[in-house]
Amino acid sequence: MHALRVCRGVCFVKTMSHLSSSRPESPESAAYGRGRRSPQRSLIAQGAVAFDGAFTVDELLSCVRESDAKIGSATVYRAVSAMVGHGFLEAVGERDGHALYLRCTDDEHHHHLVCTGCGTVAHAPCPLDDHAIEQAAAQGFVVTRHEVNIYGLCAQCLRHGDAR
Amino acid sequence: MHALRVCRGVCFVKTMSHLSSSRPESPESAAYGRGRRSPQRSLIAQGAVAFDGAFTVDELLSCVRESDAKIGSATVYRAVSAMVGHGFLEAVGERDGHALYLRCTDDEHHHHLVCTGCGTVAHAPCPLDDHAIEQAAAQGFVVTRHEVNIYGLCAQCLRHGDAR
DNA sequence: GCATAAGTGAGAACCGTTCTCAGTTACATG
DNA sequence: CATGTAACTGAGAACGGTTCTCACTTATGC
Ligand SMILES: [Zn+2]
Ligand SMILES: [Zn+2]
Ligand SMILES: [Zn+2]
Ligand SMILES: [Zn+2]
Repeated sequence: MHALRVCRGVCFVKTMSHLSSSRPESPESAAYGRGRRSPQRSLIAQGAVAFDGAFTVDELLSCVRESDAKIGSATVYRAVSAMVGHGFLEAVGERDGHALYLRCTDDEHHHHLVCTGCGTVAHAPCPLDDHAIEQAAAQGFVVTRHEVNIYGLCAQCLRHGDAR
Repeated sequence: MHALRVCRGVCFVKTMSHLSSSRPESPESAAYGRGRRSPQRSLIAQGAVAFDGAFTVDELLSCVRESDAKIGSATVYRAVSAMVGHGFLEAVGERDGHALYLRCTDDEHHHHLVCTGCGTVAHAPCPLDDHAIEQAAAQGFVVTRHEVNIYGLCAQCLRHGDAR
């Protein structure tokens, strides 16, 4: 199980060298803002961008441990929290009790459709349009927060029958 | 804190007697289907309908313990799972790490806007219309599951400043 | 340099939820 | 009614993802 995800982890090394050779500037400033830079956080940020879809902290951890076997899980949890705080990562629901995160470079507000087979992600428009907000207001509510998590299977996982 | 929720718990006793006097038939058949009836599950089901909005397992537990002080938390967890399995209850997100449940008698598919101050609930239409499904299909996806949880503040909590 | 505050890693702690297990009980069946 | 059996209960242990603690290290500004 998790074959496809592990495969993406392996690709990570290739993606890393690709990044460091052709794009010397790391994504850390966007990831951590004015926070301090450490080798661990560099690896973690580069690992996050190497995933082309949603990932769990565990998956990111094993990904990063290919480069630094000694890195602690608490460090990854802290880095992920920091990156979510800086808007570099986004939480996109959970899978089997593990929170899912995602690097999405699209600035405008939208939601995500996550493939539960491989983590591939598609964009989905936000359902909370003016009409919905007005409808809530008509019932006396002010909307403060919303979660829209859609799960499905991508074309590839449908073909391979990796349904979960 | 939690004043309003505790208040709803106190009202539960009144609601219980009201139910048992004017409506002798309990909601158990809808709650547990063909499962066995026990005094504990009767209390739990009646407690669930006594809440007029979203509640956590903890809240339901203390509610039920007013009638049966010895009831175990595992019993309530099991009863809630059974009721969700029978469609009697619905999960509507979480608050502070506690899962929220809701008794909603409206049969057609929709979602809920939960007041984070007091648990009061408003209905919200499902955003996953034909267009959204088609849009997903155009990207090769088949949607299998979706969560739409909207949080806000009801008119009463807005007045009292119970924002969280 | 130096001070200081942030980051790290190991492991413990947390905490909502689930599991285990022995005892109890609802209920179908005859 | 008696009886068998499978569901239910309650206490407490276990689970597992995440957070915290603490001693240590290190990036960074002055
Ligand atoms: Zn897929
Ligand atoms: Zn939205
Ligand atoms: Zn309210
Ligand atoms: Zn829906």
